[in-house]
Amino acid sequence: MINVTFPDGAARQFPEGISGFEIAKGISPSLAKRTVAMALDGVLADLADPITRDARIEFVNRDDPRALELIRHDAAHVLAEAVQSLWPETQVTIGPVIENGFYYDFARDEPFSLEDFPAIEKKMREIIARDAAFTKEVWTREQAKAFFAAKGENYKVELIDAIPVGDDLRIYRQGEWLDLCRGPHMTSTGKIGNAFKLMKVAGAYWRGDSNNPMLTRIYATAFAKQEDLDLYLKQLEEAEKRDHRRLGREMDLFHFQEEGPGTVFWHPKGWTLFQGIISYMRRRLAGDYDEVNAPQILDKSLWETSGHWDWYRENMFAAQSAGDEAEDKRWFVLKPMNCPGHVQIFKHGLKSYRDLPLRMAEFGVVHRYEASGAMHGLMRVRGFTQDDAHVFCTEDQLAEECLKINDLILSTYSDFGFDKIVVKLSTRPEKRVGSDALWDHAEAVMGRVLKQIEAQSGGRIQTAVNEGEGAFYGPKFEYVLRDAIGRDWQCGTTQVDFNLPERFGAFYIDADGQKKTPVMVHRAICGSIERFTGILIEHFAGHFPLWLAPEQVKVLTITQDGDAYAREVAEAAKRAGLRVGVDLRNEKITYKVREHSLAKAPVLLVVGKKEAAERTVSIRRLGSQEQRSMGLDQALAMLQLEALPPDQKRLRAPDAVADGAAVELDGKRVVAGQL
RNA sequence: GCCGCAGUAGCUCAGUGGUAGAGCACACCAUUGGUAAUGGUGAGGUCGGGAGUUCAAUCCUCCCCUGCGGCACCA
Repeated sequence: MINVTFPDGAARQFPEGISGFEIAKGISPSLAKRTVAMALDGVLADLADPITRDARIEFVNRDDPRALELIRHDAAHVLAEAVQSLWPETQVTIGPVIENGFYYDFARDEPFSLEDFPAIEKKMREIIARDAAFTKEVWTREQAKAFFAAKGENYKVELIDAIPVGDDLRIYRQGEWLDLCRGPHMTSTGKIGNAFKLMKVAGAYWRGDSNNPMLTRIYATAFAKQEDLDLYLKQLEEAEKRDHRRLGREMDLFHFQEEGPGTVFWHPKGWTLFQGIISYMRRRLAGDYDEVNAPQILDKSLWETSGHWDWYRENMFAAQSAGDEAEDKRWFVLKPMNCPGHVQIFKHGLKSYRDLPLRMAEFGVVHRYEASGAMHGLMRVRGFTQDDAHVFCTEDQLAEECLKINDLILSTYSDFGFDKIVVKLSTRPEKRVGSDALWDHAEAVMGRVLKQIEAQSGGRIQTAVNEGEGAFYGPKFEYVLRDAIGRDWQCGTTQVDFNLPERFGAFYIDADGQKKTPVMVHRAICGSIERFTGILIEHFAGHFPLWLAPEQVKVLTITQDGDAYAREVAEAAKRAGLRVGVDLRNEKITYKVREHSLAKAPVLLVVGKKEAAERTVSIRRLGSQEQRSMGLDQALAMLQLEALPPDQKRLRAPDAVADGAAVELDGKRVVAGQL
């Protein structure tokens, strides 16, 4: 007999091997009917599984959050059956649950297209309506291999070969169809319900390896209820409205064109935003870092020395004199990184241990030849600006420098409105330079730093370790921030480099008069400013806090009678340091309000006869219908204060805690994600 | 780079084997209005580029470029 404990704390004895289904049925037939799976000591299992030990049991129904994964997983099986029944020559491979849905990879000469979706969905509904039970069988390796080999399912055979010897091979049947699967599953296909949708087709390499054949992947999603599915689809639409490429066009921030694949044409407003970010970073560096600027193109030999020519040649641009008769036909490399240049600056003149730590920053423009399929708006470009810096220090200073960088990164993110941060330590990759002893040492230091980061944050910062994900030249921290709609972006990075100082022969004179190789730390906070701008656009949905908004104030006239006063207001706003535009066009005020609201102007100052007579302005904030009348000087003083970047606000009111996540709207503080 | 899809006016999109259309934006005219679209007129396109099929190609075929969705990559 075994002891089974129920969620209410009651315990009962049952014969060993009794199934969850039998227990549920014993309690009530309706419980058995609505239960799709069980959890034993918190672990999901098939309801039909025999229970062979004392356990805490929970009956999971469709509405249980844990059932969502089962619904999706079961739907993946049904998708595979549907596809194979429509196109029997198709081989099935894998079909995992992913965030927000699931996919299934198929091998077929002709890839699926969106036109196939209605037929597949129809077939899936048929299979679900049949409501065949999911039943589990355990097969031997030979039996399974023979079965799938006979069906021509070569990928499944490969999968079986990859399963560790000794593990059970589980087969799940759903009526006529079956699949190799780890499980668990719900009791029958009918439990999936009809709140599912095929989303898109895509190519994907078998086992994620680009040397392998490409399969055709069908992405889909499923929910317990239709309302949930509808909500999800709605969220996708909302996310699309934030797309920085769309907002970049609508807000006239930047554009791309064919002649410059992966390179940005920044328009005045976009460049103002971009430069606003750089100005902020410059202020944050002042005092601690020296800003430098290294050449854009340097002789190929320097990149051979740095190792880039060997490691990344495929991804670099090179330039040469265009003149056929030029006396110098050397190849110059368009810099893909700033570090070799910075090492040259470090090496210029003897350095003493007293000069360390030496922190060298550059807003350097780098070019990398990204694969054509990799480009994506501002997020992945071929020419971009890094907020890059290199810290030259001693071994002893390494931990402290990492922590100092950490403080700078976290406070910067907070100023930009990001508060959910994950810090990941990436350790030695297979392909690397430097002795194991060096790696041991650096990883130990960084491991300690990581623990301290977590401890310092009081639980706000999550940490993780990515084994084997380090750069070839050293371990690194990666800073991942979460935006207003829950997407994660890796931006900042702190990387220890064992390679470069030695390759270039950089050294300093230590206290004992001996030459020593400095430790070099690469670090970036925003990473690519282009990409960071894109992230900010999407995070704020174009609805920037005042300090970032390219045009902060727009003065609108009601009739031409207000023109003179409007110009006066704009002049005064400009003197107050605000970025201001005037709209004197002969258009109705409703027209102007609509247009500038769509363009996401944060503050509209409407002026007419009344305002001109009283020296006031009528203020309308983006996202609000309300208007507030205020004296001109008072209004400008208020806006001037609000427009102060967070770092300068701190200087003015040292006690005030910066809260970059909040945006002021009509005097109310609003979290960016709720805009 | 790989798989699939797409490219028509500044933007969003319709369309046809007989060299093109709408709305918005733009220009001009009238209108001078109190917080999300005033009316009229006009201008604007070698239909991504090249080659082929055809009497005739924006439309069909092939190649290339660029973009989009994924995959792979991301120093």
